[in-house]
Amino acid sequence: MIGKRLLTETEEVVRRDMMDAERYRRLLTQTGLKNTKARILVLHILDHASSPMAADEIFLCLKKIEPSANLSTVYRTLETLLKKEIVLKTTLMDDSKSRYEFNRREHKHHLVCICCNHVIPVMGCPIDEYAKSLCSREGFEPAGHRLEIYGVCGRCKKE
Amino acid sequence: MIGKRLLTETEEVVRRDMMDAERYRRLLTQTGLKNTKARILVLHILDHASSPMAADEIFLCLKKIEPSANLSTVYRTLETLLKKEIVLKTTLMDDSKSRYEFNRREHKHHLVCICCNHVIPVMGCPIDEYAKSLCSREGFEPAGHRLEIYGVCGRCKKE
DNA sequence: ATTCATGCAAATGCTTTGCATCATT
DNA sequence: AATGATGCAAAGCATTTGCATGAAT
Repeated sequence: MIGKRLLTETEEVVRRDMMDAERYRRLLTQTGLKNTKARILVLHILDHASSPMAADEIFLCLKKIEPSANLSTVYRTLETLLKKEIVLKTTLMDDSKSRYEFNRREHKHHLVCICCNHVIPVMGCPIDEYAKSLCSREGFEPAGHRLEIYGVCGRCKKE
Repeated sequence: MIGKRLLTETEEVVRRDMMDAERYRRLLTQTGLKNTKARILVLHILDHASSPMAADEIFLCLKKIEPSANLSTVYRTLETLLKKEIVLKTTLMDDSKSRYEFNRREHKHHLVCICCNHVIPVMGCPIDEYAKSLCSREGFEPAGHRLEIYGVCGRCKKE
């Protein structure tokens, strides 16, 4: 009986993926979006990515699971999820493509390696107060800000 | 005798433009670049712009003075000036085109209106220390940062 | 005279769109 | 059944490139 023994590693992964899929389904339904294979898989990919991904990277990843998938679907899916604020879109300096990440609804910034383009999300924010006071000084209604810090990562420094 | 009377406003503008042109010539020569009409005019346009300009905007502006001018020349000029750090390149959020500005060699950031896209350069920087300590914590060699603050400007608030 | 910049046209890369078909509600 | 999502192909926009010509050193 499965209930009586420990799960194998593979079974555990499958179980987690199924729970994830359930979460994405709920998320989509709650937002008033249809549950489609493409959307669930894109959400899964972004949710498990360690840094923001470009549309073509997401597409490549998606194609491994769903070979009939299409790049325009990826773009359309991302736009839909963006409008619902389920994902976030960023454009890094000197990068012609936009990158997307799962919106974990935490205020954060990015530390970007200018050599390998690896992105490390950074929690916490040193400038909320500053942004507010600057806006009021200039007669702006504050709406947000973007901070990216650029440098050379440890691995690239060695090379 | 011109030396004896005050200059008219038009004469004054012409005089200033000629002095500007001289400055741009020196700048180009000092950097080891050839002095061409296109470069001098692009520099003039950017130097007098109140906010960062997109390539096509620069081109439009240039075409009024030099109707034979070409968009690829604008792009090539901007790339050349960028490599010599005479101009700076920015990509604002939700904007598919890059924008260029004269490099006044002052560290600054941008306050951007999310309605009309107007950009106000802001002097001073609240995060230099933060960036350094973050980099050292993550094993990065700091190289710079980018801070943009978004809001709705006074004029757009009224509408 | 040499080196480099330009105009033009064509190509590229990322992203968007029209349309017929298919899946989800 | 109705609404909305997908695949495919084609178009769109910003940017880059090849090449012959022309201008700056």
